[in-house]
Amino acid sequence: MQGLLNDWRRSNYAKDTTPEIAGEDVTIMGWVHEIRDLGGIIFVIIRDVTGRIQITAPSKKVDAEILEELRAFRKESVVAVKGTVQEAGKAPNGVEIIPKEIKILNLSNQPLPMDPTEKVKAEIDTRLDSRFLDLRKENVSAIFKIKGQMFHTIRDFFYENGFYEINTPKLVASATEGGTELFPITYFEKEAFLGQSPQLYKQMMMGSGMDKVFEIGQIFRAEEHDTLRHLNEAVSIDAEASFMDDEDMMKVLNDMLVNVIADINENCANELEILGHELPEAEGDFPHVTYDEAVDIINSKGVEMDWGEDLSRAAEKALGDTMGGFYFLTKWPSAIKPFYVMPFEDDEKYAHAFDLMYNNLELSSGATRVHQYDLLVKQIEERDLNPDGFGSYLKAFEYGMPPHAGWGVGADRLTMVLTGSENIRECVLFPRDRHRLTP
RNA sequence: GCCCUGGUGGUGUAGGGGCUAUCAUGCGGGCCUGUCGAGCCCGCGACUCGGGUUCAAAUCCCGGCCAGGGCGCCA
Repeated sequence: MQGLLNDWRRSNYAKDTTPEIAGEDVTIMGWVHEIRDLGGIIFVIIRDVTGRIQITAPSKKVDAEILEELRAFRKESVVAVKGTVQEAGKAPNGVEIIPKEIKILNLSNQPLPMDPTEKVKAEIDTRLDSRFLDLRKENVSAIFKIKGQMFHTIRDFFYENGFYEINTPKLVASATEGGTELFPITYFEKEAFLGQSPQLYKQMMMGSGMDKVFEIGQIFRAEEHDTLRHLNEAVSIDAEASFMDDEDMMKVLNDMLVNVIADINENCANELEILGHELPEAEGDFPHVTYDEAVDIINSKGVEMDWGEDLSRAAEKALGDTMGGFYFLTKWPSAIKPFYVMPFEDDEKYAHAFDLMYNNLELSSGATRVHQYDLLVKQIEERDLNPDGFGSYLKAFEYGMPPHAGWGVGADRLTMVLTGSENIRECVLFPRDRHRLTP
């Protein structure tokens, strides 16, 4: 059978094959990026996860059999090459490999559905249809290497600060929370829905005594939105902590993002360079602006907005132009916030709620939560929801629920900021939007 | 869901009632010993779908589907 590894194993990645090891024999494995057959000499560029390396086969130095095998290569096939490293000033990273033995591990079909070398650009729709090929481009995989570092730092940060990682159900019974549309599914003989948020579950966890929890997981929203910053399946980074309020949790979020920015600068310099992206400044405390101040700013920019309204797209842009960078938008009107958000004690038309913005993009929403059963029921009723639909949630508030606060961050939107992407689809491997359900 | 724009080889495009439908890249074949956007020669490959107008539709009209941009929706 062709294409098996047998006793072949990769000895070096492309980036580890440097002039310092000239003279050594190595085994390279990867994809055929380019083939340049000049007749008497053949150049093949092999690409792996770390970069590219050149195979050089001069007809005077290598067997005719090797030349034949190289000519059988097709672009994007998976191959393994054993050969000797040779210093070569003219080659891509200062070295080339003179091949001694070759294996084709899997031949690629032709023509390719898109061009991974990007000589001819492809549209995002074409790219997503062949996402595995698209990801072979270093400026695409760089986004996901940065996103991975982001999750790594966030997990480290939570663990170091005493948060327990939890998993809550994504199959839920209730469609009574109001707000966003849910995806209905069939759950045996019952109707069920895909979870829009872990909100109610992480609050119930506050009644468990575990104090501080976080979850990184998928959320589903059945809205027919069609924008560069909405998807129907997204990843949410959710945190909830007992004996803390909105101010405390803004501090947690602020510190977390400072860590994320620092770690990506430190560990993803190469990816940032590939993307030509500079991370935003993030040190110390982000500015805070109240909702009342924001309304004034927005109106002063000539964008009409009444007190009590949510921000329109134009309002977000006007505010983003003035504020710039990361900033917290605080002290929202209670009426446009969900039932579980704590009103101010002295003026209940305001809520202990905040959004974290980056320019005109909303990254996070958070709040001090209502922990008193009676107030919670009252707020549910005020929003024309039925408390009966919240039975198992409300039960947790009857037997010792501590004061608590929390937030949720859109992980894919945060990735847009960290990678300089204009389209959220760029930041999700296999995005789910209004029209796309495959791959 | 609304508004605007568009849909032409595998990919990215030009054209815009009648000529063999343009170009690049790609793919196949040939030449070529230092390529690195290799070069040169030959060849292959396309008008989103349905209906209408017309002697004639890729082109004009209507509708569907899909895409791009903007907005709305998004506790």
